[in-house]
Amino acid sequence: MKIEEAIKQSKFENSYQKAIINIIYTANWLRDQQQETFKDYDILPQHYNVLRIVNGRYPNAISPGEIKEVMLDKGNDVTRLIDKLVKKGFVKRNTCESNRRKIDIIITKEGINFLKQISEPFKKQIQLLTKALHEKDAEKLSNLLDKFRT
Amino acid sequence: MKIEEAIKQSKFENSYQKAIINIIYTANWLRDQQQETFKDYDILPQHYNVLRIVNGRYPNAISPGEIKEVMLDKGNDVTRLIDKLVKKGFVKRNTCESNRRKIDIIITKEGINFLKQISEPFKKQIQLLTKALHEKDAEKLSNLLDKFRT
DNA sequence: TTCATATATTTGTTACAACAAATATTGTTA
DNA sequence: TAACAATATTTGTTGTAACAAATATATGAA
Repeated sequence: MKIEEAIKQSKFENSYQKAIINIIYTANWLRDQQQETFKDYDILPQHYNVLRIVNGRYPNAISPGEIKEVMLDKGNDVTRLIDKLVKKGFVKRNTCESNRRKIDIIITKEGINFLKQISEPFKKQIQLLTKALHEKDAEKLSNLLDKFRT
Repeated sequence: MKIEEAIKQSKFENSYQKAIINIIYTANWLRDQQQETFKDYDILPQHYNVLRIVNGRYPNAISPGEIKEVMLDKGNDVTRLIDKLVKKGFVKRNTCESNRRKIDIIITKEGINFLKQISEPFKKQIQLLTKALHEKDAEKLSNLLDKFRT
């Protein structure tokens, strides 16, 4: 559906404003879709994002500061996102020996298993996407977004 | 900056996953940029979005339900967004005569003036964009996002 | 050493988001 | 014309986001 239909606005000031609104709208649309999946598992997209980052380091540790650097959604609230993951037993928190200002976050076996479980629905979502969009178009989309953020 | 650099992840499973992550990342990036502007005015992007929708109806009224339909971020919390706009004197709330389940929301003169003030910084942001992206690319970006959401 | 400064994370507070349930009005139909 | 369902908005609750301030550690200079 064209963005004009989606938000029932037939005209935009210019193509740039239209693109801005379209990006915001599409990201919200994506989030709403993904939230359907996440709510079954009692976590939010941000928790999933953090868990994947921590998993990417396995079997090594990563600190909250490093996590923050590569997060999709830069927030200064990594602490409480990790709180929840600790509570659910998906990661462990240890003070880092070499630099005690840092904290070592390591994924647990439960966390790894959980990631395997939850990644299935996402693969299905991507399979749906392949029907709507050619791979080249997906590449082009990424390139335009990269340009956009300059 | 390429998304690979931005989140320090050199490989993605496929172009689709990369595009998904890029959309989310770009929308967050946009929000962070805009929040700079909004915080000076003590409102959030959602409030601005609602105010613009109400303004689009001026001098007629619009109901919360109609606002919700065309919002960029579908939330069922239009009530409290309007609460804030009422508190700031930007809109008025009256019960609709023809259907008393509905509520008439109308923008005030203060609201119209406020919109004029706040729209300046956004125009500047768009001017920056015109340097990074040709108008045709902006169009193409919108088209790909439209396709993406199917 | 001691002090100031920078770094890394946590904590406190306030406002907002998400979800469910409640309230009020209107339309329908037996 | 009750009774029931549908519609439109509000309210309550819980968790999270955003911002500022606090805590703790490390680093470098006098």
